[in-house]
Formats: sequence, structure tokens, C-alpha cells
Amino acid sequence: MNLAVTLSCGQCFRFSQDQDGYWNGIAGIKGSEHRLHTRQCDQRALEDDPFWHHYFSFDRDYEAIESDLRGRFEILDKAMDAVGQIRILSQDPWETLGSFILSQNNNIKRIRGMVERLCRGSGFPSAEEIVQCKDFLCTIGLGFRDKYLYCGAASIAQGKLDLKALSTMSTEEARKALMTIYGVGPKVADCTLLYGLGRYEVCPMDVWMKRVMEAWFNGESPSILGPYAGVAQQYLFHYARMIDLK
DNA sequence: CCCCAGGGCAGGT
DNA sequence: ACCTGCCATGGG
Repeated sequence: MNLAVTLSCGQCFRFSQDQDGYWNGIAGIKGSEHRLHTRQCDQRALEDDPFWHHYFSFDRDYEAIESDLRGRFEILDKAMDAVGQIRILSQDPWETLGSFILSQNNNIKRIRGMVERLCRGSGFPSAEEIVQCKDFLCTIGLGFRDKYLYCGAASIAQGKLDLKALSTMSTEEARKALMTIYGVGPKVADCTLLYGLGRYEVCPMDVWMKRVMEAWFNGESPSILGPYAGVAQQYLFHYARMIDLK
């Protein structure tokens, strides 16, 4: 795993590197959050920790996944060579959903700031907490997204959507269920499925990935990327941003 | 001043 | 089913 790329490729928003080379940040919901303080060379400790083992998806067979992605497309091989191994993180589903509700029509730098203000130095607020602190939401510069986040939180808190139940559904069913939330469309649902529910076949299509498919795949559908299209997407997304694909 | 950003909704055709 | 304007806000 390349720790730096994994934590800075746009699937999570709460980690940054300090001057000593350590990666710091918080994962999980307030009350059960975990604080990270680690370096690339300390990867073994992450693998041995129960929480981070799952968070960095050491419980999945990345050898098989990478081998499936190799040799399909020249540009994908090139991206994987240039980027280093990315792990798709296994994030808390509500943290993922809430964060990506804030991501719409926005840039990663500003998303990071918004999520940080929302979390106030601790774990990501639970849906219940967000419903209770409605007025606070309007004071932290979320723009038009504050009402979407509130509605999402309300749906969870009222039990209209049971995120736990999504794991027993087919990907299509889970996607439909997520999109019943006001403010959650295909892109936000897909990010939740990939980064929060481990559905590696799901390929979120943002403005960058639309450019990628147009420029490098002759406008084809992302399904040609195969059963791990979501993993491929992460390499292509990051590589396109690296070389500033227009 | 302009345009863009890990989109989605509402309204029209 | 597809198209367009609009939504707040900060950075380039």
C-alpha cells in the first residue's frame, strides 16, 4: 500500500501529513472514533491493529484485484505504475455518505475544510447529532449543501434508511435505497457504495472520470473496466488529476 | 471580473 | 428520457 496516495486520493477528507512525515487524522463516528498517527514505514503496525486492518482493507485480496486490473488497458497500467498501490478504504457508511453529500459541485480542498468544521476536532457527527444541531449546520459555510446533509441525517435518524441493511442488499437495491434521500443522486450513492460498503464494481462518475472515459476510453461505459471498476477508477481519477487532464 | 469544483433538484421539452 | 438554470462558496 502507498499510504500517502491512499489517504490523499479523494476518497477521504480528514488526513494530512505533518512536517515529520507522519499522517494524522480521525476516522469514524464521534464516540467510536480512531485517531491515526503513522508513517509509511510503520505499515506493519496498521496491519496488526484490528480497526486499521479493516479500514485499510487488509482483509481483502489486493494481489488478486491488482492482477485482474493489470493488462486490460495500457493507460490503466501506466496509472498504476505511476501512482503506487491505492487501497479503497472501508469507511463508516454514514461518514462516507455525509462527507460525499458535502462534495457536490465542490472541490476537494474546500470539502476538507467543511468536513473538519463539521467534526470540530473529533469524530464525524452521528446522524442524530446533526439533526439535533440543525442551526449549527448553517454557520460553517456548507453552502446549499446544509439542507441536503440535514435531510440525509434525518432519514437515517428516523429509520427511513437503515445503512446496516444495505450490506445485505444487492448493489442495485442499495443504490436505489441511498438515492431515496433528498440530495443524494447517482454520484454520491456510488461513492458511498464504494468507499463505505466495499462494492468494488461501482465506478463513481465525477467530472474527472467523465473526462477520463472520454479521453482515454473512447467514451465507453466504465463497466468495461471490469469487476473492480471502482478500484480502477481510483487510479485513473488520481492519475488524471496528477497530470491535469483537461 | 471570469470560471470551476468528486452534483442534484426542479422545471421544461 | 434528456436538457437547462440554479443552487453557496472559495480558489485560481
